[in-house]
Amino acid sequence: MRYHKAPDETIRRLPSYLRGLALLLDQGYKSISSQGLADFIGINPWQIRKDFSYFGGFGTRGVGYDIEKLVKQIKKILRLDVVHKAALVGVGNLGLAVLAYPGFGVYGFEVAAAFDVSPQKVGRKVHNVAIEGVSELGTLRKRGIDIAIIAVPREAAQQTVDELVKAGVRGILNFSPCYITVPKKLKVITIDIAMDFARLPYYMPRQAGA
Amino acid sequence: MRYHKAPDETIRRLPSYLRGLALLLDQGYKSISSQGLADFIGINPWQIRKDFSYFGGFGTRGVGYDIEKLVKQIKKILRLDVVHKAALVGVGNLGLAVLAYPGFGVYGFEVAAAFDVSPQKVGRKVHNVAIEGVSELGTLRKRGIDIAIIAVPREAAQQTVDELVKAGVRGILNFSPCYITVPKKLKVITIDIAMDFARLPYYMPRQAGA
DNA sequence: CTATGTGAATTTATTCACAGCA
DNA sequence: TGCTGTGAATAAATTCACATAG
Repeated sequence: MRYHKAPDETIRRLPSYLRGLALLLDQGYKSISSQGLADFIGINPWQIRKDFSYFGGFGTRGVGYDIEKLVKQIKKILRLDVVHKAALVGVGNLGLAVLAYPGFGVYGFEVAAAFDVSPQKVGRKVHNVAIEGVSELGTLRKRGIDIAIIAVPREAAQQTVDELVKAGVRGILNFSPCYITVPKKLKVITIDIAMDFARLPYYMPRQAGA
Repeated sequence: MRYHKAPDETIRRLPSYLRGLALLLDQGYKSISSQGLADFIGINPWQIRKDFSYFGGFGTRGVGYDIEKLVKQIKKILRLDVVHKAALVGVGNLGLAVLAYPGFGVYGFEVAAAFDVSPQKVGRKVHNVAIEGVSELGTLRKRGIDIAIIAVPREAAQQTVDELVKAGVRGILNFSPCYITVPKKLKVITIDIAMDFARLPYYMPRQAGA
């Protein structure tokens, strides 16, 4: 089911709830109020309650939310209740950072394959993942990999995407700083770290603090 | 001046216009219509015109926009018309990727310093930047560095931020997957790559494409 | 008595439709 | 005639206030 009523902004916030709840669990909390979670992740409590209400509400009035149960519900909404296998394409500096990134586990992702064009890299093993040549991309479908992470130079991005589409991938996380075109029934999320950086000065105060 | 009327969403889009315009310049274009730019970056033309209108409008009716002039105007709005020096804290995998990232130049950023706690790393030079010990963070103010990029483990994030605040930094790009607290007059933008990843499955279609 | 869940009110952002200028 | 710039209309998201359940 695809909870059509929920605003995109709500969907955007759900992963941050998940992250906060995982941290709270680590700290030994079993349950939390919307106020407590709000303080913890820097947001308002009514926003949290409203977000949950789009899916029917997950809490107990007068008490709060059972964290473990809440995590399970949010994961189900985001379809993170099953492990998703992802392939990394492009094992440069950014690709290496992706392979080393410890934060994917919380969301049920597993980077199960890595690809690169460079013959020097192919065959090597990085963070327990063997690097394959891009000619092997066609094997993704039968390996059950339906998500790709693109960390190739901008010039190669669109071509890489085209090959991934042919390989049956349904979702792409694009780190290349460019707009790419895909068939309508495929979701692409582009992250350009420089672009977030670029709006920082606008919001910075004029004079230094303390 | 701080164009108070412009929506935050407009500010969020300006860097992507900048990116697209830089690419168009590379391709030899001198001017562009809102329709042309819209097609190029995957957005609607009226959104672009509306965004520019908050600042008075930058084009010529019946003709379009002079790209070079437009770039200059947007950079001024975002305060990217001066070079900003940034310091990287944490030279792990992600930090290395930041140092190697070629995309900052477009926006007028220069990663002018790098810091790490590891004695093995201090003293080495990576991508023309010498790695210093975190005890040197106090020198940032007099070196004219007012932006910091944090790529340290989550546990160290808040403490790092506190030191950066003392060092006079006014803006922080935080790659650590956690919420951090800062004095109100300091801007923090947090990027958690796993969080963007986490909403991908929600938007993915059920069956594989072609 | 506490903290959730939710309609209603408000604010914010997008889309439209066309007036205005080259 | 062509494309920008913008008020007005629509849509979306946030905030509020309180009824409701435990």
